[in-house]
Amino acid sequence: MPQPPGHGPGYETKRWEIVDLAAGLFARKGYAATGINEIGEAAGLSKGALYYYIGSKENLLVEIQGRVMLPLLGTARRITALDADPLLRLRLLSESLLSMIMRRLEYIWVYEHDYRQLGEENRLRLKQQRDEFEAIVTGLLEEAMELGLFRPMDARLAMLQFLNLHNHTYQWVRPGGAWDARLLAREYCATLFAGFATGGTAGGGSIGGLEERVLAFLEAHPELVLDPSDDLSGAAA
Amino acid sequence: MPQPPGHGPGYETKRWEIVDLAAGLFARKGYAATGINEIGEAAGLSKGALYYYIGSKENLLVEIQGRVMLPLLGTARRITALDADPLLRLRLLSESLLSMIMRRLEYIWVYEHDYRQLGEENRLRLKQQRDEFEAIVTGLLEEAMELGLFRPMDARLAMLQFLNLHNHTYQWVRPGGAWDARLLAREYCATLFAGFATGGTAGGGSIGGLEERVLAFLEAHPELVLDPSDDLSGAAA
Amino acid sequence: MPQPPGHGPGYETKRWEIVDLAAGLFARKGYAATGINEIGEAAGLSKGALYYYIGSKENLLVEIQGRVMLPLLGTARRITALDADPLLRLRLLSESLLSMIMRRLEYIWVYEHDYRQLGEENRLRLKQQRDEFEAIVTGLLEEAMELGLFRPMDARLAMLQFLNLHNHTYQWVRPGGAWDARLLAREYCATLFAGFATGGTAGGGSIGGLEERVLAFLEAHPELVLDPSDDLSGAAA
Amino acid sequence: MPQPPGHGPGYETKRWEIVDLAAGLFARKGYAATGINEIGEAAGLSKGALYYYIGSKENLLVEIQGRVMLPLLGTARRITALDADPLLRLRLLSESLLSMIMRRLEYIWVYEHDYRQLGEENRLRLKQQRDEFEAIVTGLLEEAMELGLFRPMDARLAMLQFLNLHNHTYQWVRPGGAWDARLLAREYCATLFAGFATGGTAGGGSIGGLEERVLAFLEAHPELVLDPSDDLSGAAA
DNA sequence: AATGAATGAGGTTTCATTCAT
DNA sequence: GATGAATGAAACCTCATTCAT
Repeated sequence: MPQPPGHGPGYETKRWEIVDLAAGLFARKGYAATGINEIGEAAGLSKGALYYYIGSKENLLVEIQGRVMLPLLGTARRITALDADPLLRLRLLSESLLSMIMRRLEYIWVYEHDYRQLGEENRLRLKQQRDEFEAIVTGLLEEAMELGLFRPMDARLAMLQFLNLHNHTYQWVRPGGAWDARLLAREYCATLFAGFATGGTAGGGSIGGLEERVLAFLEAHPELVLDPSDDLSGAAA
Repeated sequence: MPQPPGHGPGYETKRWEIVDLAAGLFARKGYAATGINEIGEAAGLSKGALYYYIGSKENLLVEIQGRVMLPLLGTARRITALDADPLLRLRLLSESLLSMIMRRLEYIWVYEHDYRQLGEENRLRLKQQRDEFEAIVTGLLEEAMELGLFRPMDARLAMLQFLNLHNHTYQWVRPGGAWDARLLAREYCATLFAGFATGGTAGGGSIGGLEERVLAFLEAHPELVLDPSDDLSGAAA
Repeated sequence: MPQPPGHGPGYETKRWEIVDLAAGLFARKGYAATGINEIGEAAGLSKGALYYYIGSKENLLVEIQGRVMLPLLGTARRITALDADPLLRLRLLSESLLSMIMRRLEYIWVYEHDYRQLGEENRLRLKQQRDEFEAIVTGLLEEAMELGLFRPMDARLAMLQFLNLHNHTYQWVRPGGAWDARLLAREYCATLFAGFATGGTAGGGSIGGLEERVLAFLEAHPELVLDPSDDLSGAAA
Repeated sequence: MPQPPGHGPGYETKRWEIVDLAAGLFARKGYAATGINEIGEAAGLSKGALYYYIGSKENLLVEIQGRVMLPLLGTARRITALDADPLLRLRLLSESLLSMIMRRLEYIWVYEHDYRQLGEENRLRLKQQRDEFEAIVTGLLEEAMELGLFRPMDARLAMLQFLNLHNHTYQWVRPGGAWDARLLAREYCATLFAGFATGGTAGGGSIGGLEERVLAFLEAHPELVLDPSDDLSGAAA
């Protein structure tokens, strides 16, 4: 803990405000491109006073990451421990995650974007927490497979699909817009659960034979995907 | 009359190498956190010589963005113009996109991460190209709905799901690992196509009644998602 | 509530010293040829501390221009408003201008030499102030003509003669030398007032017929002024 | 001479063009603020080729100074040697000088502005030439005094008035405007010759008693010229 | 609890010049 | 005669951080 001992009563409040403010600035311009000066100006504090509260620039980043990761992990732990079927729990996790994304969008921007700017120690700790979160999701998906609610599949890949779908949302979502966390959770889970339940690659149904047609098509038109022998210089041409 | 001064034959080659190198550094550390010095050292060039090739740091960013966006857009245009059913074209687009992500992962990192560091003009141009790409995806999804291959749904939300699933992949994928672009495209499309074809929110099937149970559950355990009245200060407690 | 961050009491004093110092360096070497490093060394400040005071190099130039132009314009306004005949006011203006030149010679060097290095905005503002100064001089000269103290003449050309005579003085004057501002003002005004009162081009008196003789002479010896058809290459020969 | 031996026939021509071009650029932006790159671009030459012709940046400056000073001095020598009265010769010198200013305005800008950027050796040589020019003017003025055409006065101060009036003209004159060299020479000489002939400080005539009134006025209103005890900090107030 | 001042390293970019080809 | 490429120093400026008061 960087702060010296013996802070007054307003210390934590002010510190909180500054972190909040920094989250907004970091979200907009990126951590590395935001100066301590800007934060000080936004907070109406001289640099000396600012450092009294924050200790260092990286501390701000650490704090922001924590304010995303800790509640997220806490909720995930609580949800996974519920006595309910895995689909319900995944659906609750989905809403919880999207709710965090929409309610703390600026924190999420920083969390998703700038975690690589953390020092080694902090980065490792964050990584462990992320791993735990991923493990929780994976566990729920495996439960659903074991119950036959989902077809057998690579659980890790399923987890990554789940997280891709949710975690990229911050890039375009507008809190206060037409779509709230509940709606998005409903839609995402509808897609995923149906997708994970039926079909699959071998699948029949309406998309039967799709993969065979893809192969045939690509054999005829290899230029439709990037040529694997492309040395990248083709882009300029 | 002598030809006006310009650049020699090796210029573009060297320039290419430098951009490639910069993409790697930017991907690892972020654009703003990467210094011109590092690029120069990596390229074995003095700062002066480096600027002879790059003009400015932002030029590097622009070039990187272009080397992602332009081939991507070109392929998307060619695919959407194909005489094939929309599912096949979406599947081809998926593989093409994932192929780009895997083959130019460092470029993609920069493309996804640092587009906001572009100057206004360049950022606008890039935005238009991204919009066109999104419009192509949306169009294919709408075709599939009209043919009854997908249930009726918000096409824009469907497009965003499609792109979330694909575009977040760069965060964890390892080229040369067990999963190649084709496999991922197959899995992603399997999920999406099945999800978009059946069920949906109102849905029956195996997840019938899920939403009702969610509501009941959340009423009993409101702490399972972030409390909407949370002023964020709860996270620290 | 603490006062918002700002500058301490010694700030303006130090800033003043730095500007003064910069004026000396700019005067000696020219604005563009003087580096920020030199100023920092002269001031005994690191570059960071220097910028704490100056903001930018151009700010120094702006400040220097202002410290010449503003008092000059203020004095000119006060003088022109006096209830006294125009010759007296011109004579006062002359001494005031020369006094400024001699007492702030280094500022004047920069003012006369480097105003073109100002950014567009600052250059325009300065231009307006210079125009006002010129208008004041022109007005006084016109008053003198209307009173019959000066012969009728092009007032603008008279103003330019007045200013040529004064403003070029900085190039050779040595403060502390034999000539002070009062002496120079007396001499310049004696020359100008007598010159503007009598004679003129058509003139009789001692220089009667001079122009006719000039024409005759130049017809006989056209090489005495630069040949108008000279393509400049003759100088090298 | 910086150029290596054995140049082709076009060498001098091209060199001439480049110097001319550089004079234009230097005049507009100042010597120090103009880059070699700009000159190369303007000339359509690569930097290597440019250096083949110019040797160094300072060489350009030396050349420009020479193209002003040498013809000026040559003409002045020829004029002063004429068998004609000193007023006529001064009048011819005036027109010759103004003709140079108007016909080579860009050279004059550089000549007047940037002579201090010359290296020591070149600056000294130029100084000697300027001194000779001043001596010629001083000599003519002394002749006029001896003949009784001018009142007795400080010849050096008279010379400086003559040169102030002429040499500052480049700051505002527009070649091709309403005033040509002849007109300006006529006006300047009319002013100077009348001013130098009559009156003077002790003078009677129309401005009798002016200096006494000035002294009285300044005693009553000392703020009308810069306060000699002004420590410069008054300007900010 | 907070301030203004200072630091020193580093940021991106431009400079005049050289030289092998 | 002329080129493109390279250099290394220097340009102006901003950085995160510290500290006496």
